[in-house]
Amino acid sequence: MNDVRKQLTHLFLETLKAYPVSISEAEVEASLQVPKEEKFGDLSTHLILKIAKETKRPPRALAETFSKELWQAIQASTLASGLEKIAVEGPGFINFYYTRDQITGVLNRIKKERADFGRLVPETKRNILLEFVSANPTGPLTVAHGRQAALGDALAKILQFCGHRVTKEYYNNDEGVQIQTLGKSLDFRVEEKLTGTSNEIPENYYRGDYLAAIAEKLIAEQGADKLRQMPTAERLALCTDYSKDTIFLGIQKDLADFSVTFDHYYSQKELGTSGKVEKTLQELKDKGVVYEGEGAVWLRSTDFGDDKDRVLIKSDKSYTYLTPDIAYHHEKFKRGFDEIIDILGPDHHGYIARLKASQAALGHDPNQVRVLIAQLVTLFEGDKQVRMSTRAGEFVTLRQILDEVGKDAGRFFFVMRKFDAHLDFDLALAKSQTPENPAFYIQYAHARIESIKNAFKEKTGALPSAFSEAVAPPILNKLSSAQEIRLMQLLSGFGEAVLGAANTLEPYRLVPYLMELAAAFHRFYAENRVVTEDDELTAARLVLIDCTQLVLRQGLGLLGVSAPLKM
RNA sequence: GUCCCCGUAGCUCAGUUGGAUAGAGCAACGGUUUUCUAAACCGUUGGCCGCGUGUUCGAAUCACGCCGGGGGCACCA
Repeated sequence: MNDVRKQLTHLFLETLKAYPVSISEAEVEASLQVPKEEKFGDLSTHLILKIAKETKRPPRALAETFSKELWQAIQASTLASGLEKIAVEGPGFINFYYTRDQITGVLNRIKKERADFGRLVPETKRNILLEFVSANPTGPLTVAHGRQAALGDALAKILQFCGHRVTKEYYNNDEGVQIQTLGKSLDFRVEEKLTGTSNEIPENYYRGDYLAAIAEKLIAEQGADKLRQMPTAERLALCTDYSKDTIFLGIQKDLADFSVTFDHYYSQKELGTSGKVEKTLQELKDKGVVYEGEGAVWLRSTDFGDDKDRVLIKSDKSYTYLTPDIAYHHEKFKRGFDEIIDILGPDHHGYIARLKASQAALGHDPNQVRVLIAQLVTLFEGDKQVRMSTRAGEFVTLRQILDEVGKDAGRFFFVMRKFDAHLDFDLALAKSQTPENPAFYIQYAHARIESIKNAFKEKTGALPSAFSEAVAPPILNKLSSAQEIRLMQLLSGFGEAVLGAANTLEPYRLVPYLMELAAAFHRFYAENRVVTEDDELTAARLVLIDCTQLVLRQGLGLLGVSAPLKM
């Protein structure tokens, strides 16, 4: 349908030449949209309303005249077979109605292109580094990380589908104050277990129960006596490495079970030892954007849009969190990426300006740095909010979500809302295998299609020959019910739905599309029997549902949700 | 105080580069199954699109000002 829009744009501009208006090709093309309501045709434009004023003519009358001229141009073009009619409706909208062949044409394209169907190649292919999760290895992943993981992985799939190159990266904060604290926290627990005492956990120590489990594991591996005799400093160092490594392995396991994979894990520690942090600092100094004051070293980030200058080196000579992160992002640019996307938690809101400013200070284009803030997740069990407090060391982990609601519903729920809006996650709903659960609703449509195909195979031994042809057969004109037409119209819109998600970096945009497609299928199913005595109609309908199944599977796949054959 | 996000049906939310009568799902009520999965479908009820002013032929959408909710504003990470 995309080329219909292109051709129509061309004819529109040609016809418009006789009018005293100037309007760009892009504007015309953008105005040609699939109307919200089916009754307004397959494609619609409100452009006449826009230009009516310029031509000093009443919009409706102008639209009438113009559409007649346009129709003549269409009749003389290759579009003639694709368009049934055009009509002026409302205050001056021009609506285009496709012919049956044009509408069923989508099935041909799906059969031909299969997994490539809907891939709209963008004007510029970007080389994108997508950093997400990047949780400190100081505790298990929480629901907040789960949302970021689901978002990041889905976004990567969507961008890749649209032809961009995406590298998924996890920045591991494997050194620094919080790692030191983690080591001390584990050492404290080990001490407790070795001596059998139970003391108040010091302020600022990590206090989650997972540390007690790690302490037990360490003691079991090393032996209690050996740990008792170990010099204090040595044992602390052991605890630090052990806790960090154990937790990080746990994080990777959680992610793997959530079907979230990374191309690279980037170690902050290695960044530090590589000398790149110092080199970046020197670059900043050379550019004259660094100064000393109050015993610290500052970045003049206010020159680059930040609302205050930022400390790079504290008065105790250690770096702030920002400093290695500047070097890290500098590296991303040097590695050749032309777009850098970070998905961060809501507590990093104030961080965006200084990160962008730092990259601008290094001479990079700050607009190439996109920071997406994934807002908070509030867990509900039905109406009841599930309370959590990180300070007390209690939080709901991603592992719990995986165990309770499973991967598919978990991933679907995490991405079903725009990332910058708060997410209410109803555990009871996600767990439920009922129609209220949108994930199941869509998956069910997919499974239902499979069972129809199986029913046919059982009855006749194999799918009809017309079905297995690469290009759908001419009998598609048998598809004429309102539900069938609607289904095909929606299938045509798949590419645009994905592109919309890619352009806005919002995976959730696929959700309403898939809901609508699933609903259209269920409606079709209720009104039209697929396997009938009419062999041609049966074959045509089998092609239709097979194409629907493929698009459902593709769409769910882009969200990281599986498409079961049986439910 | 300041910056960002949110405010649409009883609930959860779509719809926002301005367009046609503001849409779904859930909840409530009523109906549909001899036949491919009723985890489904159909129907009914339900709206000062937070409030106000402005811009416009046209505003849920844009601008400004309020009100309400959440979050960010470290020599923490």
